Amino acid sequence: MKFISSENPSSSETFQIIDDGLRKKAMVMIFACCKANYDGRARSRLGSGERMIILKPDGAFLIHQDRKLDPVNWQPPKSRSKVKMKEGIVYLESIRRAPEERLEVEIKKTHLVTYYLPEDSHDLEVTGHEKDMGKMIWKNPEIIEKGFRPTDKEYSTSHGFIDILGKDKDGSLMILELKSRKAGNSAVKQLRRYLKDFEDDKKKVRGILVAPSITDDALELLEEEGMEFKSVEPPKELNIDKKVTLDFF
Amino acid sequence: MKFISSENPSSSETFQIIDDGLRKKAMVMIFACCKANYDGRARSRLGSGERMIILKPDGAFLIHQDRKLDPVNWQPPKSRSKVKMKEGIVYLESIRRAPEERLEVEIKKTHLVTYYLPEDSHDLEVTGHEKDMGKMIWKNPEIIEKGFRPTDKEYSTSHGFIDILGKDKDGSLMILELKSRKAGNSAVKQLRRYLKDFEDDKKKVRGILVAPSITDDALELLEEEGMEFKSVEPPKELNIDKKVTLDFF
DNA sequence: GAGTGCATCTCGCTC
DNA sequence: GAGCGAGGTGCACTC
Repeated sequence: MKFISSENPSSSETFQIIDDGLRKKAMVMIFACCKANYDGRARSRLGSGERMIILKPDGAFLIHQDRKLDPVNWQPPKSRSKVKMKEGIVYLESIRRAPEERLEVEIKKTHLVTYYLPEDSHDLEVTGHEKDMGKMIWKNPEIIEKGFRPTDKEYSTSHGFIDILGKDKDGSLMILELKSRKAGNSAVKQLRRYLKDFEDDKKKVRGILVAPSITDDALELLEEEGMEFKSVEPPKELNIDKKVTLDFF
Repeated sequence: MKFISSENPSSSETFQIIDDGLRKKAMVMIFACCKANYDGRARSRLGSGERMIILKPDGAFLIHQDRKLDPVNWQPPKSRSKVKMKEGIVYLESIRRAPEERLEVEIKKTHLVTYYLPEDSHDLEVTGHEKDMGKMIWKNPEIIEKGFRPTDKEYSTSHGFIDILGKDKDGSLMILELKSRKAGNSAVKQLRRYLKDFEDDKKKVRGILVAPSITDDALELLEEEGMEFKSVEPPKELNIDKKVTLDFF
């Protein structure tokens, strides 16, 4: 059987099904009225209310309210989930080591409890982040400007890693800072810090912020500092070949 | 009726229940074998597999695999969710404006579909952040050292906001940078930047990094630069009074 | 295991 | 609505 589910179960039924699900390393989902306490990196208290609780086979633990994208309380993968029953009340407990964190949930009333053994081998393929931009520019440097020749990726300086380092047609050093989304003041400051490491150079050093767009404030600051902005959209090509290959295996 | 649920529903049943749930602004949950495409700030493709899909009344949309804390695909609150049926296949679609983003899910087989109208008025109370530290230090400056007198919070400089500004017993200016968790190199550099804004001062200016702990690298850099580290745990006092007050209303 | 930096970050706050 | 910074950020990657 692929899954078990029970509507309006008693406490002991709730306990049984959750316990069973945890043992079988299933996805467990509970609609219930509950309270939650968390203590670890921070501390939190959540009063009574109806929520969705999810326990994943990898140890992840999520409590979702009816709003927001993020869970209201959670534990990361590799946490240890347990279900307990004390005096007729079901408790969930999740403990993490390093850092020591503890989440405890008191279930006051279960509306629906279910578990399910999913088969899911596919991972997500994404594109459109900074790394894709870097690869694209490395392969087609003229995207930045004619004559641009990149020389280094992830070039290490005392202020951090420069995304792409290279030279323009006149041989001037170019420092590229890439952002996959609208760049703000912080990106300009970051670029400015990299430039500091080269301010002793006799030759002109150009700082170029590469992003799909830039805030007005940031553009102003950038130009004040004599740096440049180049608008580049991050590439969004999903690797079809890889997909096909994966599908074959 | 508080909730509806159906095991191994047909396509049309699946459609009906989801449609009903969306109309009633319920929490909808589906265990199903599905594929997903996302296009917006980035682009992604997710091949077939069994997942948990959640649609919240505020427009949030989540697809959870059996691993990780984060959803594999999602849409934020205020997105518009729709369910469609084309040639016997159920599709979910979520569209967001500004930025334009679109998530489409093809449901190949539904194992369990359910919706539920939750009552949940309680918000989470958390403590242990930077802000709590700031308040604590403002009230008890001697936590930092005897004779410390804070003068400004969120003091604006050209490099950003200084968490706390004050003077020590000798009248020297003190710049405090707070971190609620282990401080790294970036925190030290941040503090160093603030100090730059005061380097013209005739009097000595002290930079103090306040955090529960600090990385070895960061401590070394900090001391090289003549700055100081003060170990302070963020306070974790939940406001009981507030809780009681809330419970009364 | 710790440290660093990106993210479809999300979320709350300020302007 | 845009911009900015914190977060129990998570997560992958490097060392």
